[in-house]
Amino acid sequence: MARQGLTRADIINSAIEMIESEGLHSFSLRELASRLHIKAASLYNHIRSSDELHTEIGYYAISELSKAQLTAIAGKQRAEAVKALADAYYRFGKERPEIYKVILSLPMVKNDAIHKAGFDIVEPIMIVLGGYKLTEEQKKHLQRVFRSIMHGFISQEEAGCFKQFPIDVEDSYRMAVRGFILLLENSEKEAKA
Amino acid sequence: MARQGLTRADIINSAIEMIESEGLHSFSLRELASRLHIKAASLYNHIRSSDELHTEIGYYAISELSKAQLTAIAGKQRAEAVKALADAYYRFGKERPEIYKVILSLPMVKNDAIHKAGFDIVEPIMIVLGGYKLTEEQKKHLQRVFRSIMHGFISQEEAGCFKQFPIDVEDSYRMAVRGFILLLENSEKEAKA
DNA sequence: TTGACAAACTAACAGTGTTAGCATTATTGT
DNA sequence: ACAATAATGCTAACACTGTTAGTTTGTCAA
Repeated sequence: MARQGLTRADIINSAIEMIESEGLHSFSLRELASRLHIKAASLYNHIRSSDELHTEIGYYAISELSKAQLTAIAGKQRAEAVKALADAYYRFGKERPEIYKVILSLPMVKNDAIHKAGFDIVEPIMIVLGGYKLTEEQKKHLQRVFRSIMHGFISQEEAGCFKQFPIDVEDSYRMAVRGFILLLENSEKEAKA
Repeated sequence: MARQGLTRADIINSAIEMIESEGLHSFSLRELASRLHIKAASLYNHIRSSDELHTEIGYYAISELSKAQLTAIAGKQRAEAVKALADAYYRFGKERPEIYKVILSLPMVKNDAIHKAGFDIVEPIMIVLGGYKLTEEQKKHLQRVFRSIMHGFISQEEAGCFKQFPIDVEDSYRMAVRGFILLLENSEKEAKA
């Protein structure tokens, strides 16, 4: 029964909805198929494998995150912009944890993934760093540092690794961002010297 | 045939070996059982579930990491100690990536896990922070920041997320650590005021 | 209208964790 | 030393997972 006008995009969208509502760990092709009123095997007319679908969802997630960041930093400069960038990142991780997890598990090993998603990941940060007087090399390093801080913080909080002490998590978060801003300013001085 | 003196510890050790050599993703109870010359179902005489085994391995990994850190910081102070701590962390993640992944996937949601592993995770960092003149509250926040930086950096490098630019990864790493040290010194000044 | 392609189907395979029920071995108490 | 008990193994099975092959069916173009 070649019936529904079921497109590849429909399948990806449906998978995203499912992951967001039911959680990434309990996602399966058979349930996805069932939700689309289809048998699991039929999915293979639209996708090559589970991994490919997974990767596609990862691209979606990254572009969503990137968009949120670009919106957040619009019209802002330097420390203001850094904070806005970090906030957008933090909120995304908190509000859409299951989708965020998909980004993490996206294996960037293939050159494919790096080229397709790499730019979106890096772009907003590089724009913000553009407001600081830094060498290109410094910017590339600092972008890695920023992403490490943000990703590390979000995933540890998500995993429950901050529950040893009953102190405010957002306070810790603000301290982390302040640390990065300090590093930025310090790097600027070094660039001059 | 109740034959081998097969203990729970043997099973865990065997699982750890397997994960380190074959990788976490290709680990299965049936292969583990086969390596122990046992059927998969027999494993359930020693462990309650796959999850429980997983958690147990997580505890092992955390204690290993903690030991490495304690050794590394012995006799060192302040910035020296921070660098040694970070280096031990970084090396562990790089040299034993599969075991490190187990830590990440350890869900700390249960109070059980927090109490059993939480102390080991936090202890070495708190010792190092003890060399700085900080309030207890500051230390607790800064410990979170440190772990975020380290974890974020390691897992992004491991996932291949740093391949956009062909610049040295260890240079970025050193910059991240320098950033944390800056934050420490800055926090000290704030504590005085 | 017919031919071709796309999209669905069924059936099956190999793999996963897990449980139930049974057999054997080892340990322990008398 | 012997019987009772607990521990440790087994087989068979269940309910899942992703995935492939081969077949049918609907749709659109020549």
